[in-house]
Amino acid sequence: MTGKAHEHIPECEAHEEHGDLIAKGRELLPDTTRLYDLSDFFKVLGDSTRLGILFAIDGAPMCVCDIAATLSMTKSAVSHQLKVLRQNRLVKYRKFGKNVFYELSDDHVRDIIEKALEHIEE
Amino acid sequence: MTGKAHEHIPECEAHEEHGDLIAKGRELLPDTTRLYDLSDFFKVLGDSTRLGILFAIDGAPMCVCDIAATLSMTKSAVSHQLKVLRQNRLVKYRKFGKNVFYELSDDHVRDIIEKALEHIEE
DNA sequence: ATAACGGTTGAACAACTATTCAACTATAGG
DNA sequence: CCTATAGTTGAATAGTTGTTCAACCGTTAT
Repeated sequence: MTGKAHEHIPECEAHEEHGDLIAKGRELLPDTTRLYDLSDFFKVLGDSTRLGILFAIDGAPMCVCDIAATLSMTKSAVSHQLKVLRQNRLVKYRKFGKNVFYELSDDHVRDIIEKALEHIEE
Repeated sequence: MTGKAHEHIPECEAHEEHGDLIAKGRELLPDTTRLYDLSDFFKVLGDSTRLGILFAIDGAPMCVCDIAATLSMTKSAVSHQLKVLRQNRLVKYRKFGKNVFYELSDDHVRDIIEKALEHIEE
């Protein structure tokens, strides 16, 4: 978390001369599994359709049909993306008769999206 | 930001009966451009190599060669991903002689990644 | 100059991903 | 029972993306 400015010109040649820098960099890396989990999480959010779904159901639970209408997409396309969101625990659902209502499963996600939005708007 | 539980069973048929729900959902949607910007931002973070780079240079600026060594990847592969990070303003760089040193350009991003990590670890 | 190293780049290829289409399940109503 | 609607699913297709490979540029040192 330092991020301090650097002063002088290290050499790169052969890497033996500053293996400690590399060792330090490696320490900062999360273990492989966690790194993949993290990138998978961002991957799920990295699709405008899925984000659209999350925004749409933010106010109140919605059925697939209405989500599709809201986003002007086919039910099938929406259902496929809902599956991804389900598998990654970003939404939960309840059945009422013929309808399936989806809603956000977590406030955490809302926070992250909002922080990212702030970042986008500079 | 409400996310309240819902009580009764609305009908979906023809959508005219609850066009207001759809209208409401549409209001929550950011405009298309912003939605795409947001998903693009998450897309950049949705790759373990790029995340690895960000973690590696979190402590101190690093040259391409050392980032590559840290991640056990080729310079080329790293450079390609650095380009993506550059284009999306997630890193900035300075040249010193033959070396190019990359560092995080923004604390905002650190926060988002950290929040996401918390979320991952439940 | 020329060689060596750090870094970038474009093309090519493989792997992945999102939407469409058609078939299917399940629930509700006549 | 039969039909219509809500939703899911698998296969197919088109588009995107990440790594490799080879060639290239710039700087440093001999």
